[in-house]
Amino acid sequence: MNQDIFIAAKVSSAMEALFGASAANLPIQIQATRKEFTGDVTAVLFPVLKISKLSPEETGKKIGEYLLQTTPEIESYNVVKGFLNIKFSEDFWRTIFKNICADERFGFLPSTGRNVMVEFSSPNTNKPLHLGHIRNILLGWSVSKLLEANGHNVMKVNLVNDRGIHICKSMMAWKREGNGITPEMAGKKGDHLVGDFYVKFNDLYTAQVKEMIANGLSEEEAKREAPIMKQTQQMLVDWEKGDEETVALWKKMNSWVYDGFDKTYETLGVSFDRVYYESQTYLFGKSLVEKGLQMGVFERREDGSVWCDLTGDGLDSKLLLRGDGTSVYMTQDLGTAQQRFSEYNLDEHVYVVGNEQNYHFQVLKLILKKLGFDWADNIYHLSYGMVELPEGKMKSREGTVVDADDLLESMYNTAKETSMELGKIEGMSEEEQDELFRMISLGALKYFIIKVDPKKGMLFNPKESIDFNGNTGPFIQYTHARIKSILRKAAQAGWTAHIDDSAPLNDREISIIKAVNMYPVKVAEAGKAYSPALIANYAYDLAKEFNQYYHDVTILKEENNAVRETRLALASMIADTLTKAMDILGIRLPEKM
RNA sequence: GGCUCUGUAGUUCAACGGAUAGAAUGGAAGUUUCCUAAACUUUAGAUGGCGGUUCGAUUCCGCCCGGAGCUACCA
Repeated sequence: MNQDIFIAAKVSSAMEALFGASAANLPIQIQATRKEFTGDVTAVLFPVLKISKLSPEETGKKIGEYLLQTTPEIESYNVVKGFLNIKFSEDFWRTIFKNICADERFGFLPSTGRNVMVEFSSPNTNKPLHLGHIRNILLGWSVSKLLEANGHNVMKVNLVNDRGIHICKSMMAWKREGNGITPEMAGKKGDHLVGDFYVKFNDLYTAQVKEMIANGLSEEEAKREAPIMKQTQQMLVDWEKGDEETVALWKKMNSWVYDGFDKTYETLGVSFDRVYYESQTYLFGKSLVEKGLQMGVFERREDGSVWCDLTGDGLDSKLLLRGDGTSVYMTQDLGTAQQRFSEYNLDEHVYVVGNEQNYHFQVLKLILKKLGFDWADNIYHLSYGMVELPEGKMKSREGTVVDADDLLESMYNTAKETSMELGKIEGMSEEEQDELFRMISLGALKYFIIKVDPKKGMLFNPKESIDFNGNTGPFIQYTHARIKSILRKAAQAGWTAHIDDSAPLNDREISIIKAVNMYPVKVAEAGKAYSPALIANYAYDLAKEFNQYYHDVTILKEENNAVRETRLALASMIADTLTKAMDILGIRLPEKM
């Protein structure tokens, strides 16, 4: 039983009994009581003054008195300004405490039966992943976990952009300058090798353009007519025709990239239920163009191109089929959406894509609606802000990107150095140490990224390495490790975690029970907002609360058996809740650190 | 120009329209005979500007100022 919901119902019936209000739609507002006042929950009285027709003080007193008389769980109340603060009895909290500990599935909401697909990562195959991709991947993963905790059936998918001019550029450069080199020969991850050739292509191209300009062409002409660009465009045409040699090279270089991506995904601890490839879906949606034309929502122009007029919706016209009959990205996305909704009987489809594509998704939904697909309303674009460096946006071409693998490695090294400095690894085997460094470095990175509201842009300063102290992942991991340490020692002494009715609960303990009891509400809230950041902030607050408690009281040295075992139960409950919350963020918590 | 997002301590982040705007970090000062000091305690420090709606606005609305992105027969 959640305290807010409980008291909302009580206040509601008090309103009914005292003021003859009808129970439905009463404007009852409940919030946690602020620390500086006495009480557990607070009813905001302003909204109900119209019904009570009394002053805030009078209204509060009447409701408070009524509740005190009729609700045994309530111990006292006070009214400050327009706020009715209510304090529950110790027994009320003890019962909640017991219920939480007895509930294995605490924090997992009941199944909704809804099928939700979450698409994230969706990389191009011409270069390695960078920090921007990491934000996408971590968000996608944690939102998936969050939606699962909200009771949905979640399917995680990745749509790999494996075809197009970008990969042809890498292929062209490799053909010209690669001398048959492979990732094994180069001793580097395949995605990095392919990325090197993408950069190489740009060097070659730029040099050609420069030369042509020197020979008297305009910049525009030079860019268009550069031989290497022409050859690369021809390569794409060859690929589409299925030219054997081109396809073989394409397959080879893509497979290198996939090997590289897989390693990064594995390090990050993410996986997908299904991977789609654009080479297999890029022709989707053409049939929808026919449908749109028949319905009269699309129009064919003289040159044969097909458009959807969105000017009536405040947007421009959108091209769906080129004059030569080939389709564009939007066409494919329309087809893919339709295909997925029908194949998996989806109730919802979440796309984790950067906010630079807000317009695209606006158009996508609009066109689907025009085509008569009501499920278009069940598409949710989880639009997140860009990761910026102090100098501004990351740009692959200018080399101002923070490479994902480099970052993970440097985080690992920092975790290692810090752990050794603090003397935390005594008695640990090599494997245990490696496991711990991975856990901590990933915990720091993931928390750093996920704690920020997804829709906001965020700043990453490579010069100031990601913190391990304060409001960080390792802080929460450390809190967990401390609790586990206590529990281990208790177990050695033969003590169990057990809530004893004779053990009094102090304010801090009640405050912790209160916080833990809010966890399911937070999960629901965060799910509704598609915001794992809310879970991150919650977990931090809870960990902080425990650290303060830990500082104030002793657990193992407590002589009263009932009190000690109750405190052990409290600590254990916090560890469990932190574990669940951090699992949503994809962060694992160590037993020791 | 149009559309979307955004502006909070020196810095990085919080705050269903609610009480005296919270943390962290950095600055200053402390805590270890005691369950892990990656912790804890004290301290100074912020809502870009002007209006509006409201009992109450960081939050909603309008205008101004400042950022970011989109507005391709690219993906």
